[in-house]
Amino acid sequence: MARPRQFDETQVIENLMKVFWEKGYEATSMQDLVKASGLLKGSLYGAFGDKHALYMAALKHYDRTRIQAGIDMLAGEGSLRQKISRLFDGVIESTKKGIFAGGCLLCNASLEMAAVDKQVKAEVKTTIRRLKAAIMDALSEKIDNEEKCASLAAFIVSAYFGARVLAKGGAPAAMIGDTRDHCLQLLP
Amino acid sequence: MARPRQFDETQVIENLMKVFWEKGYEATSMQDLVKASGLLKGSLYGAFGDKHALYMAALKHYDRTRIQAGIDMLAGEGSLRQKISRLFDGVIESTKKGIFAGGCLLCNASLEMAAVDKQVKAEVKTTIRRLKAAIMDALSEKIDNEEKCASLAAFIVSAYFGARVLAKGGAPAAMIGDTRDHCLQLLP
DNA sequence: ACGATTATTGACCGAAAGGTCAAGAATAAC
DNA sequence: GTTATTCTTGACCTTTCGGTCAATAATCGT
Repeated sequence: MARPRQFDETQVIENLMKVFWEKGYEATSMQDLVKASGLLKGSLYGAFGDKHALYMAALKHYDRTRIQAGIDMLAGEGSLRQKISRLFDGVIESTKKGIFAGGCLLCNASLEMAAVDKQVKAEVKTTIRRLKAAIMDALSEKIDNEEKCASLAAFIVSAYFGARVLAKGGAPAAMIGDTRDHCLQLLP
Repeated sequence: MARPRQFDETQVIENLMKVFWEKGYEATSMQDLVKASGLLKGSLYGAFGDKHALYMAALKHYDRTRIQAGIDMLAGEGSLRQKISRLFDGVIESTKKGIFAGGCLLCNASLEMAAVDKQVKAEVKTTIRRLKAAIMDALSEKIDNEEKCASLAAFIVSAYFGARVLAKGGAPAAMIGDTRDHCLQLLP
């Protein structure tokens, strides 16, 4: 064929994603992405496309890694309460560390981009659906009625996203703990 | 003294706010603000300061108007359930209209700016506190224990913010209805 | 009416934005 | 080794960004 890529695509996307995650789409410049990737502009464009395409790739990578990790956790070991609790404990921990300021890329994308960008909106929608479905699966262990599963799962996603907003807004960790505890109250 | 302003400051801020509300901070250009205000750049800078100062003014205006309207509603007529329900119904309606795509400026600011901008973070924090306090007041009608009031209010704020994220992410209105219904379940 | 003060105006600025491209470098197939 | 193909490189492009400023206009106190 021809000259092969001199970089690991997945690793580059991982690095790019972190920039978008921390700064958002608009606040991220191509310079930031060049720096984070270690590549030059031409290579980035050649390999992935323009800034928007990079963002979409980052969103998809987030789904495949971070969201998937949550889904795996929900399908893994532990009681239902433990699983839901872990969801929120992750938020609390991330605020206490205070180092990485990204929050949740899915929430960020939803608020910054979904309303004005159909592609982002579609991606966000499917990821939310995936997350909700995973919560439903976990709930179905204790709830027979499928409708009840669905509505409770919707509620938990909502409370979880709200916790991410609160966390980034500087609310005290106790507020997120309160949110978690009231969610747990609604579990069977 | 000297030449008076030829515009209504409050009206101008209201118009500026709507732009930030819909597009976010970074995606809004000074040109957008010039157009929305009807003023010229020099006048904007002279009257309010730079772009960041305009954003802060917009956030404060949002607090004084939209958030205050919510607080007034919570302190007004109706049962506790009705009040909390109205909070979410507002979100559902705004998604159904589908015209104004701003969502909630407070949430937007929290996710886009609070993590990287101390002034925004401080403003967001106090507004969240105000909203939470108003919910606590409404709850205190039915709950004696102050701690329980506080933690339940924190939870409701969280679920409410989550609903705003879902709404902007294109989730079906039913998911927000589900969120509301489960919140109401936790009311005494 | 006049001066002091402030508001408005629009041209202007350097920097940075996103994006392109021609030339050179590296590889696989033959 | 040659060639066809692809990747890399960095200079370069236009446009737009946030912001400034000197000149002009309008008002108030006296």
